[in-house]
Amino acid sequence: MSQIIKIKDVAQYLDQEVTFQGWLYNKRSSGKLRFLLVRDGSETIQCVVFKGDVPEEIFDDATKLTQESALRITGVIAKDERSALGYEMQVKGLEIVSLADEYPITKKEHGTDFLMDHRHLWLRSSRQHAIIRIRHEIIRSAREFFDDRGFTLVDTPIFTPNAAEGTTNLFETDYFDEKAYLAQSGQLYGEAAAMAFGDIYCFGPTFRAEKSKTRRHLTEFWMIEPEMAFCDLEKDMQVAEEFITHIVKSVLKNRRNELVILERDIEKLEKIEAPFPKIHYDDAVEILKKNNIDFEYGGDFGGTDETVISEQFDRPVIVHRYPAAVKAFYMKRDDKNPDLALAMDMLAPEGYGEIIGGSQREDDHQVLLDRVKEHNLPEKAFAWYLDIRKYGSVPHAGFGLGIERTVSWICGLNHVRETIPFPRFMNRLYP
RNA sequence: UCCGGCGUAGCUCAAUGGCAGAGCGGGUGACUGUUAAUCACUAGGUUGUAGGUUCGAAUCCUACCGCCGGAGCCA
Repeated sequence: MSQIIKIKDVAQYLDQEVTFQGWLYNKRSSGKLRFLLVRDGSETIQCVVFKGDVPEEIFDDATKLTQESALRITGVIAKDERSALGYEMQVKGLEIVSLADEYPITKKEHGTDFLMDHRHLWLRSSRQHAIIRIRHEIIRSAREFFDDRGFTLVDTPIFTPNAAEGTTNLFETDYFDEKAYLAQSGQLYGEAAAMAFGDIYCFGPTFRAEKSKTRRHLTEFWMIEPEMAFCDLEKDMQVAEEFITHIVKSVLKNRRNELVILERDIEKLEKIEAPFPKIHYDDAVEILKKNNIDFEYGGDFGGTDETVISEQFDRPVIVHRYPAAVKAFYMKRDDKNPDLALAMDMLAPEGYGEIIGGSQREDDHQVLLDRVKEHNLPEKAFAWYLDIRKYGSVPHAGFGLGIERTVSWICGLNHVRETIPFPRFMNRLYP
C-alpha cells in the first residue's frame, strides 16, 4: 500500500500514488466511471474509478459502495479544474473496510427534529464540520487570550452542595443519600481561586434546569469565566471587550473558509474592534423608550429588549450599572447610587442577545453577610464564601462568556442547538 | 405553565368531505466526466392515538400524545 495521507495535504502529493482512509460521502456514476466523494475528516475529495484502469472486482466494489461506507482508497493525485477541491484521485485500488447500511441522512432536506435524532450521524456533514471547527477555534483562542496574560486555569466543581438562589432552576442529583446540584456557574469558587492566584479562569459545562424553549437556551452549556483580584468594573469591561475582539479576529484569521461555508456576512465580523460602546442602564432604557418599547424602569431586559438595544450598534454593546434588585446578591453596589449594582452585560450584535454577564463583587464581609441574610440564603453553606472577605479581601471582578451563544453569533446561526456536538435542551436527551 | 402552528411512505412534502400521490433515498437496468448527475422500471401506507359526526373522513368535531416557534423563566 502507498503512503497514507490526509486529504487536506493533497497538494503536496501531485502525480504521486497515495492512500486515503475515510468514508464515502457521496457517489455518482456514468457508464464506465464511478465518482466517489471521499471524506476523511480533514477534507473531502473526488476519486474517479475508470473501468479500464482497475481489475473488475475493484470496479464492482466501487459500484456497490453505499453512502458512509468506510474505505481505503489508493490512486494517483491529479490536478483537475472540474473538481471542487482543485485536485482529484485517479483510483488504482480500493479496499472496503465496512459496507454501510442504508444511511438515514440523504442529500435532500431534513427537519431539525429528525436530524437531532441522528445527531451522531449529522456531525458528518460539511455544515456541521464548519460550525464545530469554529467552536474549536473560539475555545482555543479564548484560552490563548487568558494564558498569554498570565491567568491560571483553575477549574471548579460540577457537583455543588448548595443552591445559590433557590433550587428550582438547578438539576438535583443523589450524592450518597445527600442532595447535590449540578453547577450553574463556577464563579463563587473562581473568587476563592483569584485570591490564591491573582488572575484565574475556569472553563467547563454549566447546567440550568429552566424550561426555556427558545433559540438562545440550552440546559447544558459551556462557560469560560475569568476572575481577577484587584480589579474594578471598568477594568472588567475592558478585559471583556479585548477578549471578544481577540476571539473574533482569531476566527476570521484561522476559520475564514468555514465562515464562507456557513454563508456568514464576514464584513459584519470585521467591524468588531475594541473599544465597544459602554452605556449606562438608564441610557439603555432611553433607547427602548425612543423605539416605543413598553418597558418598566427597574426591570431586566427581555429577549426583544436586548435585540432593540444591540441593533443600535455595529459591534457588541456593554450595558452597565443595572438595578441591584434584578441582579445577584454578591454584586457590589455603586457608591454613587446604592440602588445600582456594578454589573455589566455584553449584548452581541444582530439580535444574538447576552453573551457575557459580569460584575465587580462585594468585598466587604459585613455587607455581604447582610445580603446573604436578605436573600434568605443558608449562612452556613456560604461560610467559606464569606471567609474570602475575612482573610485579605480585595476589590475583584470577573465575567462569564457563554460559548454556545458566541458560536451562534459568530457563525450567524438562528439557534444555539447546532453549536454544541450533542445538545441538551427541553425534550432532548438523545443521543 | 400559557399562546400559536404542525403531525400523511425511510426523509421532505402534496392531496380540504368522494380512487392516498410526488420528489429524494432503497432495489433493478442504461450511460466514459459526474458536481444534490441524468434517464427507465420497481418495491414501499394502521394518514400520531382514541372516540365522534357523515352514505363516505388524511380532510370536520372532542380528548390525549409528540414536535416546532414564541412568552414566562433565565446570578
